[in-house]
Amino acid sequence: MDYKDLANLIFPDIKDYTYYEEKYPERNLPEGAEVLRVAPSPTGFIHIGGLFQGLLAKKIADQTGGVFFVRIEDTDQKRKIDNGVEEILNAFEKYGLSPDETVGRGNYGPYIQSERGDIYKSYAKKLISEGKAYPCFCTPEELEESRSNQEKAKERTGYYGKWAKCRNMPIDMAIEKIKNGVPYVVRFRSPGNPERKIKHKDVIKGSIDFPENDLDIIIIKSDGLPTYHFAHAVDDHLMRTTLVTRSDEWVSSVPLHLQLFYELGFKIPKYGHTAPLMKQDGDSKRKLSKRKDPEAAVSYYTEEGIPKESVIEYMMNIINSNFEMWRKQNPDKDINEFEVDIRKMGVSGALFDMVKMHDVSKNVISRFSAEKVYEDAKAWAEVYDSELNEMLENKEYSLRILGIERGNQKPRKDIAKWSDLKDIIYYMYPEKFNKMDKNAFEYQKVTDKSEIEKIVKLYFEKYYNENDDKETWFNKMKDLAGELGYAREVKEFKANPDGYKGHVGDISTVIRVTLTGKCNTPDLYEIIRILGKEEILRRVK
RNA sequence: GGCCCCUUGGUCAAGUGGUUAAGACAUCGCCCUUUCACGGCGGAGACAUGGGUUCAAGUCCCGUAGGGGUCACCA
Repeated sequence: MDYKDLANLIFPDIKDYTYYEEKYPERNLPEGAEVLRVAPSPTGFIHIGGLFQGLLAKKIADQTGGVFFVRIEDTDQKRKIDNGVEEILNAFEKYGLSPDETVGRGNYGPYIQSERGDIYKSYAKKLISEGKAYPCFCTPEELEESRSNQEKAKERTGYYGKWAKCRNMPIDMAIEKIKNGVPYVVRFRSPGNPERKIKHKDVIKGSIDFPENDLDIIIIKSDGLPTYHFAHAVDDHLMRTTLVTRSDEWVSSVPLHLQLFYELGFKIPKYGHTAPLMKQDGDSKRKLSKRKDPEAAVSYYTEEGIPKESVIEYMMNIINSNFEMWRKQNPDKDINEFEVDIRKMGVSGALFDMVKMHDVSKNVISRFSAEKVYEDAKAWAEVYDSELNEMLENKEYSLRILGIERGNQKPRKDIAKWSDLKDIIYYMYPEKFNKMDKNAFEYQKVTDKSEIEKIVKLYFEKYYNENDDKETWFNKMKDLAGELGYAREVKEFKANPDGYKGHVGDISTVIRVTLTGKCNTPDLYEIIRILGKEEILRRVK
């Protein structure tokens, strides 16, 4: 009895690995092209970090003329949920990160790990027949016991060396146990020695030194599915990944992965480990947590109504901080024209800054056309805000509102997310204005009730004319100010503050607040035009 | 605890031995302005710490402190 017999017993009727090597040949790509992937798990929770990884991978693939694909890692059957795969794929599509290959398209599939069982078995069989892997019959209880013994003896924990009980089990005994139906897993027989150091060059982190791996990790679980480590090696080899980008929680497994690739006879890909997205928590930072932080979920941005363009734009800032400069110089260029340099990525975790996200979003939205603002806000409101949705029912009218001070050199930057919009445009809708509490209006400087009445009355009796152009309109505002003892120009007032009751700005604020209930609004002239004479007069009654 | 990594203003960050140590967000002041934004100008604010190496250290080396990651039949 030898390793071959053992391999055949464990994996009968499994194709030889050479079959897969031929089926998934090296990709025929131009020099310098990189093949990248993102490999999420369908747990029902889509982490913002997954999107971040996707953006990075797609950018590098696109700009090198390579391939970006999405592989579903669902070997943990316990955490898997029903629509998980669709949700992930939809999220990538929605954010413009459409993969070149994934479930349903591409020649290197299947792209779902649970459908690749035979492939993993084929390579596991290869390892067993070469004596590089072996069945392990240890029970969880035995492993636990071994672990506590290690702790007592102050030795490194794990399945290695003398602690690896099944590592040197005679083949005949193993065969016997299997034939008797004793449950087992398949372990990798690590040739490593931690006394030896290896030097690894990470594309993002630079040189890292670690001891060689000597852990006999499980490669095939008792349910027959591979563990992450083994699936990673087999899949990224067969899918011909050239650059493995992933979150840096994986760096500590690099020695293992390198060893696995080597022992399997695979060409080793490049690795780039990205710093995780962090969150300020009291005095310290920690990883964005899906349990504690709502903003860790992609769905949060959808619900808040932060446009997908804003999220992508913000994440580009984190990927390469010089993106910001580039954007300033090229406000209208497509994001694809920006060249990402993976080596410039930060090596330590960046705080995910919602304030900055909002700022980025304000800029992004300020570049949208009124039509685009309308469409996006409407789509959001249909799902999340029925009142806003109702307000936006009248498209033509809404478009006029959203078009105020938009499209010019210095567009307004007041909307960060669609959930802000209702408050910003509320007063423009007559039936909503009616609901506002007039007594709660804050008039800033001029607060005397009779003075306010006097200003409003005089304005509408003597000056207001709906056909005035903007210049005439504003000149009349100055006339009004003058007539009531306010300075016609702010400068005049500042030069002689005691000579006037106030200035034209104070007057126009009174009109503004009376008509809108707010002192911070866009251009008053535009507002008056849009509201129309009838509505305006109704409001001052 | 072992192993690995990291540390420049409140935050994100330029920086590859010689810089008055960029820029952005936030903050403050001024200007522009009929309000609020926008925009412009300016202010305050940083190389964790101790030793070395060097003519010269944010940058290289060592120690210390702090932070993060990882040590599963989860990925």
